Amino acid sequence: MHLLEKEVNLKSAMVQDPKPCVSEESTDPRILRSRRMLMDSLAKLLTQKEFNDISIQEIADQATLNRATFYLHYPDKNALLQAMTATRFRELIARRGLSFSDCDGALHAIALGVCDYFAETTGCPTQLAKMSLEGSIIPVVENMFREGAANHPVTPGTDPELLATTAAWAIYGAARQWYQTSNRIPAEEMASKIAAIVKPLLLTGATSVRHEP
Amino acid sequence: MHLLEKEVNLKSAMVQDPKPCVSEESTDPRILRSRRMLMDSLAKLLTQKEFNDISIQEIADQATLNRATFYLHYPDKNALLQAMTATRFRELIARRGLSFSDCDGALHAIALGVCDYFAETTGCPTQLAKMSLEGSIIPVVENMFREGAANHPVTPGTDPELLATTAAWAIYGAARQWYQTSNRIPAEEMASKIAAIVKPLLLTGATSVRHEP
DNA sequence: TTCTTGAATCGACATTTGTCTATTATTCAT
DNA sequence: ATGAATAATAGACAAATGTCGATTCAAGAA
Repeated sequence: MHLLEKEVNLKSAMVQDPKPCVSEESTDPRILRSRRMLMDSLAKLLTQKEFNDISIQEIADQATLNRATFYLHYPDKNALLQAMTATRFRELIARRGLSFSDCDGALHAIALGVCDYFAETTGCPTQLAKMSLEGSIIPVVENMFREGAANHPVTPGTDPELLATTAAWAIYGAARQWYQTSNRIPAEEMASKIAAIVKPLLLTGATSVRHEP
Repeated sequence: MHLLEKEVNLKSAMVQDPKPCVSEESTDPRILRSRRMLMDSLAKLLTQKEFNDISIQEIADQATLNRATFYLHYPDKNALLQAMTATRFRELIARRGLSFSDCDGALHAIALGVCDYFAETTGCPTQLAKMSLEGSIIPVVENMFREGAANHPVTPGTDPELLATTAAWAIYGAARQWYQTSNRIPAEEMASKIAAIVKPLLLTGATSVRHEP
């Protein structure tokens, strides 16, 4: 879009990369502050109206930042939502000191964490649960399983990477489904059900399951 | 938004519900044709440029439809993408006559179907795999498991619904992960790995796994 | 302190979006 | 074949989006 003769010198003449402030990791207090404020802004607005009815101008206003500043950090509204979700979920995990180290009960704890995240997210009706946040949450869960696999003795015949991916998606899907139903059973109880269902996944290697030819 | 005073004109008295053409199921050939053309349009454009660089005007033009007609059928570009994905995936499943009836080998066949869908989607680089299409694909897979559970003898202690959800998400996540890696192993081989990993999930009831207190 | 870097602001812009109000053309049932 | 119902079109609109160049301001290093 906006193709008014770009005449894009495809970065041709060895243009030094302009390198905007978009470096993912940064310690510059200005950047940290701006991003934090944008995320908080969105979180607050989400308690008042639906995601689609929130404009970037509103987010910027609420954050007392210029609208252009928004684009300095996120390409669009959805990217901010993703970032916010990832941050908040990571904070929840950190708050509980979760990892796969303790190994038993860890599965339950992780499942509970995901369930609780959905529940905590409330404040906003249910909208967020339907909103493709896997990209923000699943990688975090996946990582915990990866680390857990590293600590574990040795992985038998199966790919621990694939195991982590599969388990993470399974847990996320189950928790999301749970959160979307009305008359939910308690999170604790759900976490137990999820753990019970997912556990055999992680034992795959041990029992050496095989498949048809 | 667009709150400019409605000032509903005369004829207002007892306005019959406008009831747009948005009824999900429809046999009206005009509706079917419009939707089909919009989906084909998007599919074609996706082979040429990225999703974000495609405007609704372009989609409408390519479909030789008016832009307003687009909004008669889908609230936004993303909804069309979802619909397109769901349709194409369903067609793939139907083409192969997949269901859970044969019960053994079904798991493998389903996993292969999802892998192949991702692969088939190519034409477009890899963009679509990253794009939160779970909403279009997972429910279809979930349904197959649901039906499979119905045919199955009886479900022991575990919730078949939850099992279907979990298995569907696990398969989708694994297939997506596979498709995003470079130097992919063949789809057949991947489907086998997925089936092997997910199978223990479906046997949960039989082996009566239990969890900590 | 001063200097340099680059983040944040401001104003402006071409485009795109989503929504309206007619009006025309198709479909389907009678 | 006729008419009622409704999908598709056309044009117009306010609002929102994404991008720019120029300027101001704050952080970190000398």
